[in-house]
Amino acid sequence: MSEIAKAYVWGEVEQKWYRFWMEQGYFTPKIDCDKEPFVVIMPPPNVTGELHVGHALTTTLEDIVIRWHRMKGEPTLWLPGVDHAGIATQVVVERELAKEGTDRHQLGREKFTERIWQWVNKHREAITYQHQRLGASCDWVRERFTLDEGPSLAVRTAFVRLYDKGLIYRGERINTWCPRCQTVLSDLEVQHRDMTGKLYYLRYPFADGSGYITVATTRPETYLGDTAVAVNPGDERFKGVVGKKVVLPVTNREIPIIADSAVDMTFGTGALKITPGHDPVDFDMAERQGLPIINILKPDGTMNEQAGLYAGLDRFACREKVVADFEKAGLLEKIEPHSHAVGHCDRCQTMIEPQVSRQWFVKIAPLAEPAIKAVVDGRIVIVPERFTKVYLNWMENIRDWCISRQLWWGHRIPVWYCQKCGETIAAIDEPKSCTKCGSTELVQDPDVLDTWFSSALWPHSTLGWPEATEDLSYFYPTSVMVTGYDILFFWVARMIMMGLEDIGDIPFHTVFLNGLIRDEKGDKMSKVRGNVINPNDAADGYGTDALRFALTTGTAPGGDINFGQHRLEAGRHFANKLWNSARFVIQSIEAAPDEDNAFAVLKEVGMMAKMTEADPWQVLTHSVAARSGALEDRWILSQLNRLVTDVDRLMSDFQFGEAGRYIHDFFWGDFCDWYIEMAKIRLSDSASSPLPVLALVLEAILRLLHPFMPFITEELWQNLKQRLPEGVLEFNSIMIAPCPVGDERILDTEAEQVMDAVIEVVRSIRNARAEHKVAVSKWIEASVYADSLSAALSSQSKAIATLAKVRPLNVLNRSQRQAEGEKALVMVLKEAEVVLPWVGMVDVAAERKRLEKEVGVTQAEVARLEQRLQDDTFIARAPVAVVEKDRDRLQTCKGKLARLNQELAQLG
RNA sequence: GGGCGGUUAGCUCAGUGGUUAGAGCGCUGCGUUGACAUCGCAGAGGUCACUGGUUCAAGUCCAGUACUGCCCA
Repeated sequence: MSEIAKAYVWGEVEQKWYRFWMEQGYFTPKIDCDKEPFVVIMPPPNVTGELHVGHALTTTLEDIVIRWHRMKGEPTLWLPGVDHAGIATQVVVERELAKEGTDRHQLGREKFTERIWQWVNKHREAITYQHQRLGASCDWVRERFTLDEGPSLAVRTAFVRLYDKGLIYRGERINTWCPRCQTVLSDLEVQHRDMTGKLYYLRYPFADGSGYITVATTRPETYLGDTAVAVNPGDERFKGVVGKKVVLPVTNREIPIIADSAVDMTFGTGALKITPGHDPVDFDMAERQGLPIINILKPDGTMNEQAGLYAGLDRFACREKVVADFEKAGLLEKIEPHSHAVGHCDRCQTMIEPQVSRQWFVKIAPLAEPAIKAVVDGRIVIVPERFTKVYLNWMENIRDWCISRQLWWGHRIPVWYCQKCGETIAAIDEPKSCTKCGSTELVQDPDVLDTWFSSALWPHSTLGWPEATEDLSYFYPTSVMVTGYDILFFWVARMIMMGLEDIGDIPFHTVFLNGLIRDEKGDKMSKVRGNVINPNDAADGYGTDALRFALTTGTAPGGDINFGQHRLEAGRHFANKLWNSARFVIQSIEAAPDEDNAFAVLKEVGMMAKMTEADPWQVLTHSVAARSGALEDRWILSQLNRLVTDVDRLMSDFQFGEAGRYIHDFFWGDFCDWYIEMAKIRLSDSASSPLPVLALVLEAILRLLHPFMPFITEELWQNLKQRLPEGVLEFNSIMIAPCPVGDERILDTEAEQVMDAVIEVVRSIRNARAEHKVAVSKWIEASVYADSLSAALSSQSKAIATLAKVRPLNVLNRSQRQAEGEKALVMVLKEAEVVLPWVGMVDVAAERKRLEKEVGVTQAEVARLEQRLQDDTFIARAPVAVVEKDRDRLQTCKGKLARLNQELAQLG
């Protein structure tokens, strides 16, 4: 057997085990109709580029929940996939083309699409590699791409079904238009940013030459599309002008002044220019008032022929020109600074343009209703709970969903128009002839669907819908959807709606939302800021397990995480600590002779575990208790039992951050700092070997930690397994070993109490040594006096002596205490007094001060407890256990106080 | 304007109504004899934003205030 390296080197280890797991087929579930499966569908990352650290977080959380359930013996499916990401991918490839001095129009639709496929194939590979590096235990056999035949069929089927039900319609509406992407966007794809702009006050002359009316606008160039000026009917200032006409300068078009109660009298002058073609509020008003609509823009954001003299100008250049012309004509009253929210394209950050066009929409209210109900009645649970309100708030105010996009990359809308009779035909498969007139002159709608339309079907389309597949019937509804809260509306809400619509059942039982990854200062990560962390680099520099640990441990569900070097370092340190503790255990096993009693114990435990299908450490717990084993054995097994119970509860509640922290604290604080240190004493002296406990507690820790840190735990577990007698660890891999289960009945509170006292004694001595600058190498004399615990403490004198570096050490009953010379340092603890006879070193005044301070603290404590315990309502209403606890504490404190006073008196 | 959060150690954050509120990092002192200096031991550091309420008991529940972040319009 090979030597264990002195420090954890992750590179090879990670590759080796991932390959092993793949070869063994552990990622692919076995369908077992007697068992309830556990299913997670991966949110498909965009093919636009590499995974960022936010993906790494979601992936890690999914892998944690998946590995945990797999270890619980459930048929576990994690289905991976990738999203074609219509607009985002098109933008990225267009940027590439721009660098080459060309664009998609020069290339043509077919060549451009080919070009995107090249990009896709390259990046899918990179994304798969990244997932594998992260340790993702997903079922690659079932991997899906949104443009695959299956999901594409699902898209066409869903579309046609909605169309046939009248839930998809085509309509002329005002939408948000991105002049750079040259497509319409949905409301969700528009980012509103507060900007400081200007408010221009423009004078529109009356047609009858009797003066002018002043309107205020942030967008003067849109006056070219004005079809009215509106005032509030209750506005006294404009009583006489309603019904008059104004003449628009330059174009000389006449438009009416109308009254509409929607006009906000406090904005600007109270008179509003109405541009129905380029403003949603104005559009609504135009519909009410029957005003004409004028479109003044071309798709690329330049002015069209409606702009007359300004035609061909870019919209921003046009604005300057218009303002200059108004000024020249004496029609510009003033300009004020003005702050307002301006919409930008989510993908390319270009300022969007509200514009009227004919698009496809989903009539959403009928779909939203059951989706609201599913969450309200608890069939779907959102974690953390606070997002439930966010979801409902959005769903209850939902607006129709614009699903057509003027892009070349995506699912083509399955609609054909008859060139002869004008019939519109929605069909899953391309129709050969018009269903109405029989003509073969059919032309497919050139547009594609919003990417989120296909994403909305993802939980069922990946499982085979619309076919009635075995996967669909077994794995749907899925268990948990893990994703970032930033796509709650974009994706989660729509999946719920479409799942219910297509399947008639919810897509998942739980939505587990995670937060955003920020940099160490709490700023959003972005390429522009240059503060992004690439998961590959993090895995290279710190190891995947360290990265996963850093991303998940000590974080709260749904909370943003400030992430960076420091967290990664902490993760690496933890991995290394784990490595070295295991190294110690393994070296200890190797150093033991084969005929060692420890091996006999382990063999027996292995056999018992197999017979009873119990965890080895639990079998050991019973046998240690039966043999009234060493204090630290009983203690660590009892603590482990607590840990296992806590971790199970926390994991069930999706509190992975807390669960990780609990394991961390137990491992580092209890196991390494105390158990291993005490075990070392027994290793050198072989009366009763700590090896079985050492090995099996470590083994349990590894299994608890496996969902968080899959690679290092597998490596160490396999190393441990090899060195234990055959049959103790039965499984071929930690990832298919069962996860530990706790049993409250086997807690050992007595061992915990004694061990607490041992720790307190050791700490008090170490503290005194450090305070008084006693060299670490120097042995000092000490006496410990206790009452009920004196026998138990006495049995631990070797441990106390070693850990506190005291010699000789006397552990005696309090009754045996004799008045020593006044030159002793006395520490009064919960259950014991520790006496350090330091002749000539004790500063009596300082000691007095120290003891008095402690008397003060203890007195306050006693007073508080007494007051509480004299309160009848407390006694009556608090749980019995709490009252009991406080009574015990009062007893302890009173005893301690008495002993403190006694010591103080003795000090003279 | 509407909604949802946050305010806890120097920094970044955990914290399940019930002892004296924790971690990581940072800081101070000491320490390399065989698991680990990617470490160990010891220590300093807190009015849990503020005000009021509910409760036997509040960092934790409720209301208001201040500051702050995000989402929607």
